[in-house]
Amino acid sequence: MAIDPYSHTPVYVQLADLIRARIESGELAPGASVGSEMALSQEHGIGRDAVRMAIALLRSEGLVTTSRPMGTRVRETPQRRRVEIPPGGSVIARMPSGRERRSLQLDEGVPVLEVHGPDGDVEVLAADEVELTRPA
Amino acid sequence: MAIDPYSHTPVYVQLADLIRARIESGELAPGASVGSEMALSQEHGIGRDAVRMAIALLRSEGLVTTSRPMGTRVRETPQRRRVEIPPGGSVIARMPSGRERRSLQLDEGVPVLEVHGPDGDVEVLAADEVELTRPA
DNA sequence: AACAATTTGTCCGTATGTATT
DNA sequence: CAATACATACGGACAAATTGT
Repeated sequence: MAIDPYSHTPVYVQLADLIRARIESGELAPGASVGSEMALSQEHGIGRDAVRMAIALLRSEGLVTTSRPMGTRVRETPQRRRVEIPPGGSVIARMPSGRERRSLQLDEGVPVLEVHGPDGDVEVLAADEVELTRPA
Repeated sequence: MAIDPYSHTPVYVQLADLIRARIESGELAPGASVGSEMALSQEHGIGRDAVRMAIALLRSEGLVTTSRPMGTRVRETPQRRRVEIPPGGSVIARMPSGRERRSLQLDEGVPVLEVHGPDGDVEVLAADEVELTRPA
């Protein structure tokens, strides 16, 4: 299970796949460190750039967060609370713009929900905190 | 309207903001090229790293896609079709895993919707193609 | 089919700043 | 205060992929 520099899939995608698998299997639990850039670079025999792009990719998927100087850790995802879609309303999911993300203080890789009420009112919610429901 | 290397906001964020504004204003229409890394680097007098980080950010927001050797272009977002949430069902929005993204042929920065029916059936949809609705 | 041009992917080196331990 | 590790930023260089000719 090593990284193949001759593969057609970019090295940074391979590394991201590798780490993602470790997270999804539970081998890397929430809060666990995925290792420093230097360590990952040396362990896998790849360059800094590739490591940074792999981590950026995982960040953009909301799987990890990185801080200084603790490095990159598996993100702890919040519990989802139930939100009922209003009758006659609609919802779209999308990525927040830069300004939105900063003003809502969202981690990278967290989509938002635009909840439209029947009267034209709009609410923007962090998508990873919400489970949309419709009663039977 | 130039990039200020002395600003507190990072150069790459400034460039991303700049390009994002051009996309949102329609100056850069879907399908249009945002320019090669080299070109952007020279035009704005910044390093290629900064350009790459800016573009990676926009990719993670689902605003652009990049390929070789065509460079980075404004993403064409599909029309949203209406999908009704089943009575007694629920929906969560999240980022797709790498495998999911590839199998669904999703661009970076596109969330998915997990639509759960009342009988435990699950459907995964590209979030940017869908508008969830609940009848009044 | 073969080739050239373009552009990103990836590597390396260096440097400074900043936040946390 | 020192050490650590990342964030940001610049530079150069070659490899690889895909387009178009």
